[in-house]
This record gives sequence, C-alpha cells and structure tokens, in this order.
Amino acid sequence: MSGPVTLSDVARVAGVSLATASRAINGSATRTVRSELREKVLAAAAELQYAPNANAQAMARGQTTALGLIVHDIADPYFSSIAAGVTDAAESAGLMVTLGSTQHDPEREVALLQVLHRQRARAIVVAGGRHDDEEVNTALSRALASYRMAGGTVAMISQPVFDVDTVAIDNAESAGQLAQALVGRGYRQFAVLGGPKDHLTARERRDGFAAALAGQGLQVDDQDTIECAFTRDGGYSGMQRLLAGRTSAQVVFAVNDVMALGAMAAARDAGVEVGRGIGIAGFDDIATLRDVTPGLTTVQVPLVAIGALATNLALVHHEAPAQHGGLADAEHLTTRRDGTRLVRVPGSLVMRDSTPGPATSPARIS
Amino acid sequence: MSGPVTLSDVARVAGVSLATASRAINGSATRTVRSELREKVLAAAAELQYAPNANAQAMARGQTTALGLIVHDIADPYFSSIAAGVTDAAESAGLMVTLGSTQHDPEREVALLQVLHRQRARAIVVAGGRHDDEEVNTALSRALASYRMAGGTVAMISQPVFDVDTVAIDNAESAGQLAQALVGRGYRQFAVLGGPKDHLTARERRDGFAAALAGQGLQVDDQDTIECAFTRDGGYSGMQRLLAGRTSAQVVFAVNDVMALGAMAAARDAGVEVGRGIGIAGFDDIATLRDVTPGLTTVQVPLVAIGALATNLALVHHEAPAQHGGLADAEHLTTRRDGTRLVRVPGSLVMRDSTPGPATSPARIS
DNA sequence: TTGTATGCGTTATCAT
DNA sequence: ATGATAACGCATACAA
Repeated sequence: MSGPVTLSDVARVAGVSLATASRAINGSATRTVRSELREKVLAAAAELQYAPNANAQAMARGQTTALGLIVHDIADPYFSSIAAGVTDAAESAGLMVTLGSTQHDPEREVALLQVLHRQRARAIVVAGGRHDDEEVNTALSRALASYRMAGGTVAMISQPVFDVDTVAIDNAESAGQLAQALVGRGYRQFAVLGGPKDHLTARERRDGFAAALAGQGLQVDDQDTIECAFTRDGGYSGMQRLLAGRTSAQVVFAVNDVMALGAMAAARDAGVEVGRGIGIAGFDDIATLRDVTPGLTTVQVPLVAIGALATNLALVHHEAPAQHGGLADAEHLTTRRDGTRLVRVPGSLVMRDSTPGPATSPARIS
Repeated sequence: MSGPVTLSDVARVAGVSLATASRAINGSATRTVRSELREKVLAAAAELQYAPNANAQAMARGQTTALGLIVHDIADPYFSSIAAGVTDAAESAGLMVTLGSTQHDPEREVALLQVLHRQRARAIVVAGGRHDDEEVNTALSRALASYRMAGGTVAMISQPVFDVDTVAIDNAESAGQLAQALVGRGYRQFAVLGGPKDHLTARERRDGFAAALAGQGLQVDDQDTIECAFTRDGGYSGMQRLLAGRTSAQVVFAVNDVMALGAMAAARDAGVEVGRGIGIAGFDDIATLRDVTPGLTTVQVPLVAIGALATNLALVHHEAPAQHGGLADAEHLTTRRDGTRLVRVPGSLVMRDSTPGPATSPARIS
C-alpha cells in the first residue's frame, strides 16, 4: 500500500523532521537549513516522486496560487485573445488561470464568480460587456462585494459600472471617429447592426456612432438599426434582415468584428459585393481579420495587452501596474473616489478595403 | 475584526454543532438534518455570506473539483475550440478548468503538468501534437506517470505515443484522401508547407499526403516541401519562400489551417490569386474558415466534440464515455493492451473554392 | 437526528 | 539550525 506521498514520507526517508523537510523544499523566509540536510531531503523527494499538495499549502499559507478568468465564450477570438494576455501575465506572476465560460448567460457569470470565491482564487478577471439589467447586476454586485470582502481582488474588462478596478474601452469615442472617417470617405446613408438592446458595449458603440453622425447633420434611419445577437450568427441574420427590407444604406456598421464577419458572409451569400456593393465596418480588430478579404475596416483594440493589464490591475494594489504598451500611463489611469482604478483604453481606427467609399457619390450635404 | 467567515462561525450563529452545519450545507450522503435546523443554518450562512473553502474541502474529501487543460496557444482557434469543448464538458461534470498555455514550448508542458499535479487536479487534458524528441518525451512521460500513480487521470489529444487515454486524429489517412481529391480535380504538381520536421502531427499529414500521391505515381519535389513553424506566420513565410524559388506547383498543401491562412495571405501579398493562380488546402476546418474567401479546402475535424470527448475520457474510467456525435462508437474506440483507451477520429474532406483545379491542365500522367 | 473528536498535508510558532 | 506542535477549514467515523 503506497497511497499518496506526503511530506512526512519524505521527512522519514530523509531522516529529518517534518519542519526541516518543509524548509528544505520550500526555502522558508526566515529559517535556513544546512545544505547537507537539504540535499538529503531533495534526494528523498525525488526518489519518492513527491509533489507538494497545493491545497494543503493554500490552507496553511492562507493563500492560493489561482487566478480566475470569466469570459462569455472562449472560442470567440475576442475572448481568446484576452485570455492569452491573462494567462501570460498570470503565469509570469506564478499563478495558474482557472477558466469559466458563461456562454453569454449572465446568471452563469454570478455562479462562476461564486465558485471562484470558494476556490479562494487570489484574484479574478471578468471580461465582457455588462448588461442593463438591474436584477442581474444586483446579484453580480453582491457576489463581487462578497468576494472582495473576503479579501479577493477583481478587475473587470467592461464598462465601469461596478466599484472594482476596471479596464474600459473607449467605445463611444472610437465609434464616433469611425463614423467621421466613413463620412470622410463619402458615405451618407448608414445602417447599424446594433446587437442586443440592453448590452452596454453595443449601446455605447451604437450611440457614439449615431452621435458623431448627428454632428454632421446625418442620421441612421430607425429601420436601418437592426437589433441582433452579439455574435457572428447574430451579425449574419441581422444583415439578412437588413438586405431583405430594401435598405438604402451605403455602409453598415456592425458593433463588433465577429458580427461584421457574419454580415460579410450574409452579403456574399446574397450576391452583394462587400466594398463595391455595400461597405461594412466592425470593431475590435480581432486577430482573425488578418486573413479576411476584403480587409475589414474596424477600430483596433489591443486585446492581449488589455488582458495582461487587467490581470496586473487585479494583482497589484493601490499603485500603477506595470506598463502595457503605454496603456497604464497616467494619461489613461484614474483613481476613482472609492479607491478603485479605471484605465480607459482608446481604440485606433483602421481603414481597410471593406469601406472604399460609396459606389455612387450621393448629393452633397445641404 | 471579522476575518474570513468559516463554517464554525455559521454553526455558532445558527446555534448548532460544526457537524450539523456541514451536513446542512452539503447534504451528507448518509446523515440527514431536520429541516428546522437546516433552515437556521442556511439562514446563518446567507447572513454571514459564507462561502465554503474549496481547498479545505479538497483536503477533507481528498478530492478536488478542478480539471487541468494544457494547450499550445489559447489564442489559436484550433485550441480555443478544443478548450470550448473541454470547459463545456467539465462544467457539466461540476468541475472548473485550470488552463495552462505552453506557447509551443515542450518544456513548459512538463512544468504545467507538474503544477496541475500539485494542484491535485482530478484529471488533465493535454491537447496538441507530440514531438519526436526523446529527451522531452522522457520528461513528459515521467511527469505523466507520476501524476497517474498519484491517482490522477489523463487524456491526450494527439498521437497515441504515451500510455494514457488518447484521442487521435486520423491525420495520415485524411491527408491521403485530400491528396486523392486534389488529383481528382486535375492537379499534378504539388507543394507542401510541412511544419517542423519533428512535429508528429505535421509529419503524419505530410507523409500521408505524399504516400497517397505516390500511389498515383505522383510526388512532391524535395524543394517544394517547405519546413516552417506550425503557426499562421510559419505558413506565411513558408509560402513566401516557396514563391521566391520559382516553383512549378499548382497547389499547396499546408499541414494545418492557420498555416494555410498565412499562405493565402502571402499569395495575395505576392499578387498571386488563390484558386486561379495557385491552389491551397489546409487541415482542421477551424471555425475561422467560415469567413475566409475563397473558401479553403480542408479536412474537417470536430474540434469542440473532441475536447468534450477527451474530457469525458479522462473523467470516466474503464468504460465507453458518453456519445459525442458518434465519436465514441465501438467502431472508433479500442482498448489497448495496457488498458488505456484510444479513440481514432476520422476527418472528413471539405472541398472549397481554394482548389478549383489547375488553371492549365497539365499533360496526362504517362 | 445531533454532537464530539480526529485527520487531511502543510506552514509557522515556539522551544531547544 | 533543528524539532515538536499547534493551527488552517472542513468532512466524517464514532459516540450519544
């Protein structure tokens, strides 16, 4: 009967006490152990293939080595890029990432938060836009508060609607710049694949786009603002509906890239050429876009860096975290009244071939 | 001074013993608690915002609720799709996924395995092709054996080169079918973007492709077999090199889709039209391909299902795991002599517009 | 049905 | 420098 190998076994084989074995293997901060004994302990550990029990260590130390990450869908390139940044930063800090996927269900988000709380994750990164749903937000807020009260730290990548450290993308402003750039290319008739009505990210992008157009005396017809899921398939079906109703839009703004990709596919399937026939623009600049033709006009968001930044924000308290391509500059970092930090990440316009300008130049604006 | 809320606190507030509180909150298998007391305990727990310490539970129960997942790169759509299947299946089993990313470094794979071992993860899924590197494989084999000896279970998504449950993709056979289909479309001159020399997945696909061609009296010139990284950028630079040397290839087989996407980009950048100018084919049918034009000819592999299957394989011992679109049929499931199971997953050909047939039909085969 | 007491594997405090 | 021993928070065998 072997059973699991414990530190006691190692100590016994090495002929030392439990305490000495612990110190030899871990290198206690205060105590030190004679190299002669250390060798013996290490040899015994190797011989027995001893692997320290991290759960027991967590108990004794009162601290785990896990970092939680909650995303909406890990297969979505938006989230998988963020996840890459998070795992990278976490592993640099000696932590492992515990991944939860909500499948776009806000209630699962709360449930996952509770699981990570029970796991005593050192910190939690929550990625993904918030919803305008009081009930869900209340539950989420409670779960967050409970976790933080127990000593956990949180960083969100979303709108700054909770009192936790937050990385917020400048959705409205960037969408506005995109609108202006499209106007600059000659477009005058716009449609918007707007995502779910109560999805805050979608709303900010919609509204920022519309506001900038309004500043130019332009607007999006109500019937040309399509409500749809925040996914690739949502973009596809939304575009289908748009094309079915005889729209006069020259260019379509999809509030994220995966939706824009769905829209491009729908256009192709309907025999409409993207670029010449109708313009399409997205938001995020997901990695996938490198291999899409025509190139999709979009707003570039440094997703991997944002993931790493959020991780460090959650890990490093009350000071500016390490640099992330300038993202954590004083310029973008503010400390709110409740002490939590907010980093605003600007997007940058990327004009590509999907919006070359309208085929037939419309009349000048009056 | 509050400090962390423990079960003792809940018990005290509820006016019951520790044991009763434990049973009320967990619902012990054998014992039961009077509903009156249970209510009181639950109320106390809610009032105190009690969250059970999963580490302590793990200690007491001798079992954790974590499942490890090791991938090469979570931002790669191949792995993020597998990860989606794994997280899905894991959460169905009440487990959380602990994610490790190797960044294509085999040594990190061993290190991550050890970390997950220390974490006492219930099971570990290792995804990603193996290398023909004895030193690395020995270290990995040791780490796997050590983990399994301690009671952990493992499933790999790769070549069946270790004695653990394995899901293996029929690389050689599928690549062969692809070759035949390309010949059927009239191609006679082939090039291969072959990935790293010692990468087994790449090798199997290369060799399967070449063998099928040989069966038709055809072959790939040595100078038309390009060695490159197993990534999108590897495919890009490989294709650049291929085009730089004046190749006479009519069609290029990239041993995975992300490489094929890189190759398509390189062709475009070089002014060569994919499809008419030169054919390109890939392998995997990653989700990204839906939005690529022209459509990429490839071998479809059910990645999400494979992730879920591997997870169940790791979780369910000594019997056939739940169905996964027929993947675990007796037809594909074999039990090896060492008792480990092997599921061979066939790929299925998907011919798309990237390989319409050669522009100029070559002379008939003699 | 409820309570008492022990053990899980490790760290850390205290002697020595 | 090393060794006993008491936590850490919970589950459970045993006693009542």
